[in-house]
Amino acid sequence: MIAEVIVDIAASETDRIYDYLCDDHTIVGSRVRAPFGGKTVAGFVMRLKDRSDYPEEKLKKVLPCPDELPALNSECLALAEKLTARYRVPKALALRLFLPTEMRTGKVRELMRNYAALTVPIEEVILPKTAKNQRGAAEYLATNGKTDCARLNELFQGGVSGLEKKGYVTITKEQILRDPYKGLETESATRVLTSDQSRAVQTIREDSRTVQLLHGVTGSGKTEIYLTLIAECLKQGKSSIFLVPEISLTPQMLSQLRARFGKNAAILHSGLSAGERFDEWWRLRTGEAKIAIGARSAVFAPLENIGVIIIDEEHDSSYFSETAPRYNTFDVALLRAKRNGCKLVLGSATPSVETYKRAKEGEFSLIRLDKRINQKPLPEILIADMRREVRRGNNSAFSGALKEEIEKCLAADKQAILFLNRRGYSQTVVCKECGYVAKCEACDVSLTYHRDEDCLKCHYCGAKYGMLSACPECGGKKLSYAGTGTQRIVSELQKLYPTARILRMDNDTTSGKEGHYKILKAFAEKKADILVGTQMIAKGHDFPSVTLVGILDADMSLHFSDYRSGERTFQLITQVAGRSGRADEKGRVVLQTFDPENDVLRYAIGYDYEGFYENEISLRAAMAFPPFSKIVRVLVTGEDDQKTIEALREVYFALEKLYTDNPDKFLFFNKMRAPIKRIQNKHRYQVLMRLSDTSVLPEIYAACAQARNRDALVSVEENPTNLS
DNA sequence: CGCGCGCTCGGG
DNA sequence: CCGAGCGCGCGA
Repeated sequence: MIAEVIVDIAASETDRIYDYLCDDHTIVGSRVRAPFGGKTVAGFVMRLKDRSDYPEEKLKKVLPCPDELPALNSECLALAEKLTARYRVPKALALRLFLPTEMRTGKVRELMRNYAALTVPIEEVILPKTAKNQRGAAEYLATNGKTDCARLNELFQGGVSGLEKKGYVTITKEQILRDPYKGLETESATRVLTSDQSRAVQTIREDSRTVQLLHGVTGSGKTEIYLTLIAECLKQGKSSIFLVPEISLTPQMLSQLRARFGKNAAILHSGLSAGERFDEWWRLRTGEAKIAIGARSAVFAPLENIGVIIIDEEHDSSYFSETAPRYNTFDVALLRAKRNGCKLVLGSATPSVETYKRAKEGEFSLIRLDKRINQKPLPEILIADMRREVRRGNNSAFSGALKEEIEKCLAADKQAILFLNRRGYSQTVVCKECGYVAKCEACDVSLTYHRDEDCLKCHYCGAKYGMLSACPECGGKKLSYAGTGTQRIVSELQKLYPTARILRMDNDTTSGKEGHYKILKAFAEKKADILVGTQMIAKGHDFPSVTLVGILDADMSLHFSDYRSGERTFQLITQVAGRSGRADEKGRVVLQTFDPENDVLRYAIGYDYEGFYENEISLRAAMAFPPFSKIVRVLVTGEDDQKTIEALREVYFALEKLYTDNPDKFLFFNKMRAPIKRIQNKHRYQVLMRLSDTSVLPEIYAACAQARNRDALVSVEENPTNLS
C-alpha cells in the first residue's frame, strides 16, 4: 500500500504530497512517523493508493504512530483542505490546528501519576511528635489505601516525601485514566425557561437558516438558551461546540458547566496542564465527551455528528486568530455547521456591525431578547462633561459627579470599579477645552501622533499632517495626546480617599492570567473598595456589591484611529456598565467624556443598540468602510532591511498588476512603511488596500505566499484590528 | 593547499 | 524546516 503523506513541517517548500510505503491496515487521517531527509518526522496520511508515480525503489516506509484512533477524521481533513486554500498556508499548519500541541510534540501520551502506599502497618510507623504532616499522611494512607501523591501533598504538605525517606512508603508510577469530574452528577432536571427563552429555542430549532443571531440585552438569559440547546443535542446523541472568549472561562463558569454536563463536557481552556488538555481532547475524539467548550481553538474540536455550534459574545475580537493561519472563528464554524447540517448560534448584547447587518438583511435569523430575566432595570448612566470640569479649573482625573458617587458608594460600604479606556500606545490629539479631535480629511478616522517625526498620520491612507500647536476649533492650547495611566489614577484616588482600599489591575501590574484572577478574586471577596483597571476588568467576574462604575475616559477608544472605534466604544460601555448593580442594589455608571454630544455615547447611555447601529451603518456606508468594503493589509517584515524591501517589491509588483487589471475592485491601493517601522528588530512595510469586491482575495493571498521567503515574512490581514 | 562558512538544493 | 553538498575566501 502507498500512503500520500503530508510531513509535519510548516514550510511552503515541503508542503506537498510525499509517497510512502505503508501497512495495509493504515487508515486515512492517521499520523505516521516518516523518514524524511536525514531524520524521522511526523506526518499525516491524506490518502491511500496502490501504486505511486515515484520510482518504487526510492520509496521509504512509514512507521505507524501508537495512536489508537486516527488523529483526524474526514471532516477535519476536508476542513484543513479548505483552510489551506483560503489562507494559503502550508497544509501542515492547517492540520496542526486540529491536534492538541501536546500530541504533536509527542511528550504527553498517558498521564503517569505518582502513587504512595504504606510499606509497613501503621503501628510500625514511628515518627517524631513534630512531624504532623507525616503522621497525617501515614494515617490517611492507612485508612484510604494507595493514594495519589498530589492529593496527599495538598492535604499534608511535605508529609509523603518525609515518609518515603524513612522507608515507610513506596512511591509507584502508574498510568491512570483521569477523571476530573468524579463525584459530579449531571443535572438531569430540565430548567424552566421564560417564554422569551423558549420562543428563542423554538425559533432556532425551526428556522431554516443556518446562522441564528441571538441579540439579547445583558442578563436576558442567553446562557440558559445555549445550555438548553446543548442538552437537547446530547439527548439526541449529537455533539456540540460552545465557544466563548477566553476571558469568560472563569472558575465560576467552569464549575457551572461541569455541574450541568459533568463528564459529557470537555473544557478546553488555557488553565489546563498539557496532560489535562490532551485528555480533554482525547475524550472528545473517542466520543466519550460530546460537548466541546472553549475559546477560539475549540472550533477545531475532533467531534462528529455535531448538533449545534454556539459562539457567545460573537463581537469579541478574540475570535480572530492573530497567527497564521489567521482564520476567523465564525468562518470555520460556518463551514462545520454546513457540513454537519446544524445551526450556528451567535449571541451578543452588542453584535458586531457586520453580523447585525447580515441578520437585518435576512441572511441570518435575528432573535431579540429585550427583557431581563430578573426584570431589573439596567444601571443608569450619567454623563460627566470633562470640558466643563477643565473650564472650572478641575484638572484632576475625576469629575465632581464621580467624586460624589464614589463618596456615596464608600459610605454605603459598597464597591466601585473605575475603568480606564487607554489602549495601545498610539495616541491621538484631543483639545481639553472643546473636545476637538484631529481627524483625517479623507478618511474621517482619528490621526495618530508619531513622536519620532512629531507629526500626525492617518493609518488608513498614510496621509501626514503637521503637529498642531493650538486647537483649530477654539484656539485652546491645552492639547493632550497621552492618556492618564492607572498608576496616576490610583495615587490621585488614594490622596482623595486615604482610608479607601484600592486595587489596581492592568498589564503592567499583573503577570499572566493567574495574577488577574487573584486580583479579581480579592476584589470579589471585598478585600478592596475600589478596583482601577483597563480593558480586562470589563468582562468575566460578577461582583454583587459593586454599585458604581466610573468610565474615566469614555472617548479614548472613540478616538482611536480605527474605523471600528465607535463600535468598540459602544460595546465597551455596555459591557462595563453591566458590571454595576448585579445584585439587589441599583447600579450607577458615571461616564466621563470630553465629547458629551457624541452620537455613540448618547446611544450607549440609552442602551440603544438599534439607534447606534443605524447611525454607524450609515457612516460606514458613506465612508465605504467595512462591511461595505474589505480592508486588506499585506505586511512584510524581516530583520534584513534590504531583503525585506526585496520581498516587498516582489509582492507589490504582483499586487499592482492585480490592481491595474481590476481597478473597479479596489477603492484604495498604496504601499507605505508600516506606522511602526520596526518591532523587535524587524523592519516593517505594508501594502494597504481597500476592496469593494473580495473576488481578488485569493490572488492577494497567492501573491503573498509567493513572495514570502527565508528572510521576509509576508502576511495578509483582513480588516485588521490595529494598523500599527 | 586546506577548511570554514554561506548559499542552494532536495527530501518520497 | 534541516542537513548535505559545494564554492570561494583567507591563513599557515
